[in-house]
Amino acid sequence: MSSTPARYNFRETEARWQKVWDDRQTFRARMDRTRPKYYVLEMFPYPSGRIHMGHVRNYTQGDVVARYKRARGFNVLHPMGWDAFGLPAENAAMEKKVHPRKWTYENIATMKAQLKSMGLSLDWSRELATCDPTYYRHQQKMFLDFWKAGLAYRREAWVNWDPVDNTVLANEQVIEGRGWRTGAPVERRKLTQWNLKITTFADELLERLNTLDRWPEKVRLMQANWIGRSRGARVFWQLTDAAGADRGRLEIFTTRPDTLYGASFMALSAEHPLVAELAERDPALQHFVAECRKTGTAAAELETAEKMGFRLPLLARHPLMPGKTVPVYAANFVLMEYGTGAIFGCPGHDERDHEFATKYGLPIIPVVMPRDGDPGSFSVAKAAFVEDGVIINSDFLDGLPVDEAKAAVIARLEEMGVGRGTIQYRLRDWLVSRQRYWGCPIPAIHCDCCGVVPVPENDLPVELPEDVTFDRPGNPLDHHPTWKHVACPSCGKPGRRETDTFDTFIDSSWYFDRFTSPALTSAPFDREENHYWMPVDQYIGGVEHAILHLLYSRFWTRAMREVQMTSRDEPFDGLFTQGMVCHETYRAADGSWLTPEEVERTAGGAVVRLSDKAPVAVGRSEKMSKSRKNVVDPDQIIRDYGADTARWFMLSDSPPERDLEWTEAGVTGAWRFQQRLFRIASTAIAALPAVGAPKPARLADAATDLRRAAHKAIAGVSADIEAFHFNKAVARLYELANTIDGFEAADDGGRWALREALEIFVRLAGPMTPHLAEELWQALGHTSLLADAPWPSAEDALLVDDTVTIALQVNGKLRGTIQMPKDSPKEASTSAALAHADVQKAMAGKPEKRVIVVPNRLVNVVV
RNA sequence: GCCCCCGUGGCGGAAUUGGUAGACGCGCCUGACUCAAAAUCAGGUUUCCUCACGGAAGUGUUGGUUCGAGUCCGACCGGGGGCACCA
Repeated sequence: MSSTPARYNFRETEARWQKVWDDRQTFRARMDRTRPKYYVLEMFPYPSGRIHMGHVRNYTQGDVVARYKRARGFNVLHPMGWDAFGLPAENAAMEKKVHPRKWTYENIATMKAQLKSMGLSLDWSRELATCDPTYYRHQQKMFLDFWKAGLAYRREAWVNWDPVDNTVLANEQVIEGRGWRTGAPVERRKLTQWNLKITTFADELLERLNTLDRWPEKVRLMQANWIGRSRGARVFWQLTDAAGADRGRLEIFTTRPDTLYGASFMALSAEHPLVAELAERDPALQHFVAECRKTGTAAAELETAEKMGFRLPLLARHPLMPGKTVPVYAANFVLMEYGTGAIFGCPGHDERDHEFATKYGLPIIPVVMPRDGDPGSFSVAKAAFVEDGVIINSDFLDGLPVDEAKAAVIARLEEMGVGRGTIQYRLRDWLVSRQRYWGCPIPAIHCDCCGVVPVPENDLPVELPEDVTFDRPGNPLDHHPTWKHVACPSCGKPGRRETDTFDTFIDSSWYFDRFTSPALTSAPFDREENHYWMPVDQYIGGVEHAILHLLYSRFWTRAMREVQMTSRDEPFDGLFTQGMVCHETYRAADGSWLTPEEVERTAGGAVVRLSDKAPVAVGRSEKMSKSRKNVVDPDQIIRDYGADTARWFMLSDSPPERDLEWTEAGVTGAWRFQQRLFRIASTAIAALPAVGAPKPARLADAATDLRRAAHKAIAGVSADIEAFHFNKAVARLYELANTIDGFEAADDGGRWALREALEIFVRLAGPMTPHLAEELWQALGHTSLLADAPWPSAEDALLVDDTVTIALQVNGKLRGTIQMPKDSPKEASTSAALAHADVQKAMAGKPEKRVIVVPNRLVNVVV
């Protein structure tokens, strides 16, 4: 007989178990009030065509949690769907002449098959696609409710226009002055657009971050910075013209009211209404405003852009200094979108104001001085002093520290009726109009008589027309011959449909709620089911959504609360952001990128092109991307090595939150372990006692040691999974496998302990390599599914050792170790340490000054 | 510029939160099996000195706190991320 057991046939095995789980509807979630629920969700994918390694990592992590929680007795909801609206579908329509719907659904079919081959414990019965009218009709209804509640409004404003995608973008979608998808510098355009009032919740969104203790600190910090709360004051300045005639009052915002006495000019945004008014009769000012607009918002331009001002024919009266006036400018560095679009300039204590004042020869008056500064020599002529200090040259504020001065001056301003303390947020309302076809239609109708009218609820959903063309730039909905023509629901006269569609981030702002009752037609979700399943207990996805998707979802949940759809505040109880999947990059001599399949490593370690053996430059490991061609196709890995190998590799070595380096060696290592495991188990199984055989009365020491290792693994792996330390859980499984492999079952007790250890191993490995584990579970003689088996529980008595190793130190340096019974008295370990030869040698005859004993850990002798 | 995170063997990374640094894996070295290779198995693998026993140094650099520091504190160097004319 051959001593080599059959090789593990992962292809046949993985397909077989996937079918069993499918047929038995093992992962179908049903509401069950008798059990605690657990909602595991990974960020749903955009159906771009094929899944990539980032998906594999994300969904593997989620699946470990889902399968683990399931084994621990939770009623787990683990659904999957498709973020199916978006521009790539329209680009495909233009390039490949295929309808966005067809392209999208074909991609969904491909990617679904790929996900299924991973063996994920998903409830596919809840699958949804956001481009389905049965999904977006509820979104339109919610929008109408928000509109009614004053949370949605139209406003004309300067917006970010992406010239490549031909659409406006939200503030959050502009990164360093460029469109988040296209990378094209955004342009400024004045348009009337739909907005959602996220600013209503600015304070709550900020405050409640503190309660999200299962969110990464980093994400909370990013959101807090994005919301950007500043305390300050609004201050009113009376304006006069050169002749002294009253020209109304100017309101400015400042975070430094304590420096009011250092004011030397006022600056208004070029987009400020007052500037526009003055420009009507001033061609030079018109020219200046046009120049400012041209500078754009691109970060690179802003950095180099010089401060520019235009002296307006106005003077501003200082609210606290009778008789004092300062000149008023229009300036290119003042943002209309923040505060009131106007500031007072205090060059002594603001770097920008300093630069401006220096350029235009305005006075620079110091009003804050370092605590230990010398009033005689302190100067801000060269640079603004922006740190904390004491107030000078400021009347009643003199001598006060900055903090107290702020409070004092605000109190005075309020008393005089010329200002008030306020809180200002950086957060802007969410601009949701997009001039695109492949998105959810905004359910509104424009009427010349009635203005903008909501689509009646009975007429929902407003569906996208199928017959559209993509042969010219702009919005296909706008070009459609008939779609937009519709009677005004209010007066019956001819009206026009809104042809803008929603930002697709709306689609993803509530899909997790929809998963709780995906088939319901009368409402977005059933209250009871939603209340049972929500919030998401564990959400997993990329950190790139730290602000966008996660902030919008937090807003949407609050908006739903405002219209009494839910009483919840937060959608995601726990959040985990996984790292990216990276790979080395390869470049040929001509600079072109090569895929990992196009290169090979020679025996000497050099990397050459496969086709012609030409040398290849190996670049640093970067996120897998099509543009650098450093991608590895998950399908191919699953075909060559199996889903379990791909999953195991994704979980080993790299901490889940950090970037993972995909290497061929790592994959083959993971694959070898699958084979080894199969061999270890298959070899042992024949000699094992039957399933459920009683524990023999006596066990040899070796058997007890094996049991200890197995039960410690239970405790360790459980804790590791709970803490998202999958790499450590994998390491513990390796250790247990090594222990099991080295164990010789000498008697019945040994064979019993070996069965126990193998069963524990298989159950612990189940969430990570579910197919192999299921196969071995069956091979061990079980007739029910491992997927339905409970998590093993550790016997406490086996988690502690009878003897412990104690480190012996002399003056903090390790000189030896001894074995002691656990919990030995201090005196015993002290005398054992002092008697130790190496300790005595290191003490060199000197008497001990002090002995520090850490029970069960170490003894440190100080001489 | 401001804010945040991270620097541990050849590599990915462990280290019960102040108590034996380098678990586990990859790679490499030696040996077994083989005509040979692959696969597999056994052993070794931080560096330096030593035939060995053993010793010394060692967690980016540097200073400090402590009986004891990868872990805490200060300064610096390097890498990554977020925000950026937000008054």
